[in-house]
Parts: sequence; C-alpha cells; structure tokens
Amino acid sequence: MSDKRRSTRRRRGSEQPTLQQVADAAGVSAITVSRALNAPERVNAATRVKVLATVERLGYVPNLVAGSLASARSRFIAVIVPSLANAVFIEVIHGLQETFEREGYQILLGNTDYDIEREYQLIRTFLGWSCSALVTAGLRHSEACRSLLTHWDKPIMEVMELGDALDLNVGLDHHEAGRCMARHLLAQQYRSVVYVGACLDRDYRARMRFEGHREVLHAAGLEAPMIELDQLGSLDAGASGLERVLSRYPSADAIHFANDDLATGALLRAQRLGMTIPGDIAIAGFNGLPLGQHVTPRLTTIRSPRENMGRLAAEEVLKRLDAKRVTRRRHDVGFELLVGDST
Amino acid sequence: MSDKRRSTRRRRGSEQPTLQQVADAAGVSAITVSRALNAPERVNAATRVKVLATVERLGYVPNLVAGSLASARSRFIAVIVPSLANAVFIEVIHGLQETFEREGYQILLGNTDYDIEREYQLIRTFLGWSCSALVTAGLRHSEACRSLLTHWDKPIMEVMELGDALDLNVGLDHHEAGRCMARHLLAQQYRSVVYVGACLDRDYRARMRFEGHREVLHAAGLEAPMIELDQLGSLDAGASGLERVLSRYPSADAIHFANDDLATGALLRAQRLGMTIPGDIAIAGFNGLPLGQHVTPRLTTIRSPRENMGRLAAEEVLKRLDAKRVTRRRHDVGFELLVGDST
DNA sequence: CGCTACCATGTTAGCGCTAACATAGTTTTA
DNA sequence: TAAAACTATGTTAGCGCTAACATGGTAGCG
Repeated sequence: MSDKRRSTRRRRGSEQPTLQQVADAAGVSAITVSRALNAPERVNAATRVKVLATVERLGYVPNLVAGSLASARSRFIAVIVPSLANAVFIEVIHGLQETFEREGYQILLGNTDYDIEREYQLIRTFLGWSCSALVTAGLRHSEACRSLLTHWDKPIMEVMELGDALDLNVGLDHHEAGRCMARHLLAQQYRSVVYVGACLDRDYRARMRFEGHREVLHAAGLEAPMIELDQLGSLDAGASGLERVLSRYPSADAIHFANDDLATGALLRAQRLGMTIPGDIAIAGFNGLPLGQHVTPRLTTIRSPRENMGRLAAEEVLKRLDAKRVTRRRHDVGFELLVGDST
Repeated sequence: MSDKRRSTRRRRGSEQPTLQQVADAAGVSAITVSRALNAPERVNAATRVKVLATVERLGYVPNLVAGSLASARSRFIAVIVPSLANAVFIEVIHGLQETFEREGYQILLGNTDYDIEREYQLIRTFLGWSCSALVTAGLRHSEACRSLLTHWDKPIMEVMELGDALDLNVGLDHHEAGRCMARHLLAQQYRSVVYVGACLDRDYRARMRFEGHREVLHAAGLEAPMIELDQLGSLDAGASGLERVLSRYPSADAIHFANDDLATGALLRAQRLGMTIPGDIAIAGFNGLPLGQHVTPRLTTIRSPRENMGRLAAEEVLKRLDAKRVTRRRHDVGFELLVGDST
C-alpha cells in the first residue's frame, strides 16, 4: 500500500516526487513506472504514454543513487588521467566522453597529477560508486592498486601505452616511437642529439621514448645525452630546456623533446633569440598537436591518434559491457612520423 | 541480529565486504563502524583503532552509493562547462578540482558543447545524483533549466561572467573587457579595427566583448565591422580569420580576436605569409594564455584569472556547504590588459 | 547525593529504487 | 481445446548505509 504511514521519526523529506508518487498519480505500480523509464519496450504502449506524461507533469527526476544501489551498478565510468594540463589527455577524454555519453554513461574524472598513490585513492573512491568500468592512463599502478583491481570484476581499460595489461589495452609503443624519431634524426645527419624531458620518473612514457631514442643512438656509436627538467611539459619549460642545451651542449645540432609543448616552447624561444631552425639547431617533438603545425618552421613530431584512442577505448569497453562479447584485449593504435621543417 | 536469514531469493552478491561484516568482525555495531569512518571524533580512540584495523584487514571499501542514499547527499559537485577544447575551461576546472578534492568532494564533469539544451539534460541527470552543489559556466540557461534550479535548495555557482545570477556568482565583466581592448587599440591610433569571433551565438561571452568593443568604436565615430567564423576557437580558425580579414577589409589596420587561440593562429599565419606584426596589421586577443606570451611579437591580450576563478568559486561554495555562512553572492575577479608587442 | 550533562554505543526504520518471483490475461501450438 | 508460451503488470524483499532516537555509563556540581 502506497500510503503506509511513516514512522513518527522525521527523515529529511526532499520536495522531489518519488517513483511511488508518480505511480500513484498514474494509477500503476512503482515497478511499471520504473520499466516505462528504463525498459520502455517492456510496457504496453498506452501505459507507457500515460506514465511518461505523469512523469513530465510532476517534474519527476529519477533518483539515480537509489537506482544504483538497488541494481548494484551505476552508469558511471571512472576515468583516471595523470594531468589535465596536457592537451593529449584532454583529447583522449574527449573521445571517451563522446562515445560513453552517447550510450548514457557518465564519466567520473580523476586527476592523479602523476602520483601513483593518488591513483590508488581515486580508484578506491570510484569503486565505491559502483562504476561500470574503469579507464586509466598507463600500465603502472601501485601494488595495492593492482590487487584491488585484480579482484574487481568489471572491465578495466588501460590506455596510452601497450604492454602487460590487467584487462583491456589500447595504446601505442612508446619505445618504438622514441626509436622512430631518433632514426629520423640520424637519417637527417644530425650527430649530436640531446633528449630533453620533464619529470621522467613520473612521466615514464617519456622515459620509454628516451630509452628507444638512446638505443638507436648507441647502436650508431653515438652518445645519448639527456636533460631532465623539473617542470612538466609547458612552453616555459621548453624555452628553458633550449637554454640549458645551449649552455651545456654547445655543439648539439638537434634536440629531441619529450613532447610538443616543450619543443614548441623551445622553437619559439629560439626564434626570439634570433636563431635559425633547423640551421642552428634542429628540434623535434612528440604528439602532433596542432600548435606544432602552425609555427614556422613546422615542427617535426610524431602524431598519436589521441581522440581516436579515446573513442576506440570507449567502444571496446562498451562492447564488453553490452554483451560480454569476447573482445581483442590489445589494440595498437600506432603513430605516424610527421616530418616538418624543424629538422 | 546480524545473521538474520536472507530470503530464499538470491540477490547479486558482490564479494565486497559490507559495513555489517566489518562490524561483526570488530565486535561492534554497524553504526560504530560508520562513525569511525565518517566522524572519527565521535568514537572512543581505542574502538576507533580496532575498527580501522578491521577495515584495513578486510579490505573494506565503503559503498558510497548506499551512503548517499541513506544520507540524501553525495560528495559530488556537478561542474558544467561548454567545452573542453578551450584551455580556459580546463584551467577553471583545475582550480575547482584542486579545491574541492582537498575537502573530499568529487567533481562530476559535464560538457555541453555550447548547447543550452544539453546543459538542461546534464543538470537533470546530475541532480539525480544528489550533488551537493552545482557549478556552471555562464548565466544563460534554458527556461526549463531555470525552473528546475530555482526549486533546488543546494548552492549554485555560476562562473565566468557577472550578472543576474541564480545564487552565487564569480566572474568578470565581458562587456567591459571588450571596451578595454577597444580603447587600447584606439589609443594606439588604429582606426580600422575588425572584430573576429567564432560562433558568437553560442559563445555569447565573446559577443558581449564584441558589444563593448563596438560601443567604444561607435563612440569614437568609427565603424565596427565583425567577422564571424563557424569554427570554435582554434589556431586553424584564427589563421582563416586573418585571411578573411585581409580579403574583405584590405585596409584594416588591426584585428581584435575573440580569444587568444584565434589571435595566435592569425599571428602565426601572418608570419608564415611574411607579414609584419603590428606593422602590417595589429593583433589582439583575449584570455592571456601562456601561448600568446611565447610567440614573437608577444600578443596583446586581456588576462583573466582563470585558475583563481575556479579556486574562488570552489571556496565560496565550500563556505556555503560548511556552515551555511552567508557569503557575498557576487565576486568580480577582474581582468588585466596585457600590452604585448602585437599592437 | 540526586540531578543534569555528556559521552559512547546501540536499535530501529527507512532512503528510493529494482531484481526476482508471482499472477492474470491472451495468444500460440499440437 | 487444453496445455504451453508469452505479455503486461504487480508483490515482496531487500541493496548497504545513516538519521533519529534510545540507552547505559561516567563525570560534574551545588
């Protein structure tokens, strides 16, 4: 009976109408309203129309918290990235968001600031929200995090890099990307190439690229000097990176930057200093951001399919959620050397 | 009695331990565990230690969905922005996130893509999550959205612009910013100034700046021509904006762009075309993004305190949530004319 | 010493919804 | 035409947690 008396204890009574009130007003049971909203094909058309009209009339807004508790699942997807300052992650998020929202999922966004402990905390919290899936950037997690996740039974997608993933994996081979750019620089006859990165302990994908780069240089019998900046990718950092290279390796003929922000910052600073690129020094980046294609000379870089990576990751997760279809676990999205005029 | 028999009906049994299981293991009642976790000062120190040790031992992760339902509030803050492609919103979000996360709130991020109908849908969904507060970019909402929000009793913060807000308001005066830049351009003796914006019906704050700009030019007895691009702020759009100005207003001596992305795109294109800035044409932007300060010549623009805006907005919301202290409803964060070398 | 005040913990009753099972009516099938 | 199958809707019992009230113990106080 819908009108059973409340106990004498008051509970916070929000003014919002509840499912039961809609049901009473429409002359049906609560479950019918629930079905009209969540599985319309399971109620008779006439009933459905009547119910939805009542929903509209009362301004009913479903309490998703209650629904999630009852069904033990929410339409949340946890998405964890190491930074929002980097356009790369923004684009990946955009791809994810677009795809997930179309299917009625809401992204719960977490930012670790490249801190693996924070990632653990965030994941703990997000699991408490009964997320339907988790998308996280990268394969490296704390021990505690790993054990938490191996006991979790929902889809886990690790994006950005390829490797030994917990579950699903969409990304590219950063070692190989580093090698690719180093080979290009050697082919252009540069022989004194400095790698410049920022916070490589935290941005370990940049370190992987450096390792690929170093392999190629060593194989060619060359040194592979490296400078590590203590400020994460930004134009400013790139500018100071250029200056550090100039003072520490005056004979350098090329700089391989860990990303486009750094490379562009350096390129713009070089111009301000009146230097010629690539005459005085060559500059290469990584990511293929639009910015690098607008400066003159156009930046040589490696384009990663960022939005696509997000979209593909989301699609794979959705496939799993939908039908538990077995999907390919690992997808290499590849990359592309973009030869500009800066090398 | 904790061990009361389940009905014969099976429910999905997640493997996760529940509060009750922790309570049993620790030899206390469920509410004591709840308090040990959420209001530690309300339980005896010895009990607290015992309970927390049990929590740790069992790997208990609180079910936040259940907690929210029971308490009719979640530690979610709904944040709604029109775009993620624009660095401005990213920085505002960053400021919000930093401040809210420190107090244990989680941001629920929604992206309207400058669509006021989508904003309504997002807000509806978010209210269903019992958010503790709503932060939204801008003062313009659909009629339905307004009426939904006026009946909502939690803090509402509208950021970016100042005006007739629903509740709290942190932002700056875009009309005045437009006027400010126009005055600067006139003071520099430019007399044929074109305003270039993108999608001004959706990015109505850019239109407000244009209106301020136009007022000043008209007051000086000048025309105020305007070009509207159909691609939202990007370097590409800026480059094509420059070309459209050159072909349509060959005698223009200055361009006032709606934002820094457009302005920088134009500046870089002008350089590629071999033009001199500001000799051949002056260029001004809006936002004060780092990019504009790295190009040569440095971009003349207006700096808005973006992260600060986010931080301040979050702090004001928190004040309200904390103690229901009466707070100033409107905060003008101001802006600053940044005179570079491009005008 | 009896009273109030307060502290620590417990009991009870939902929060608003949906899964699982139940039921009545209708159509299909052999 | 009776059994089987399906359709539309309803009943019941929680999901896991916390608010509100309850209780028993200890301290404070004139």
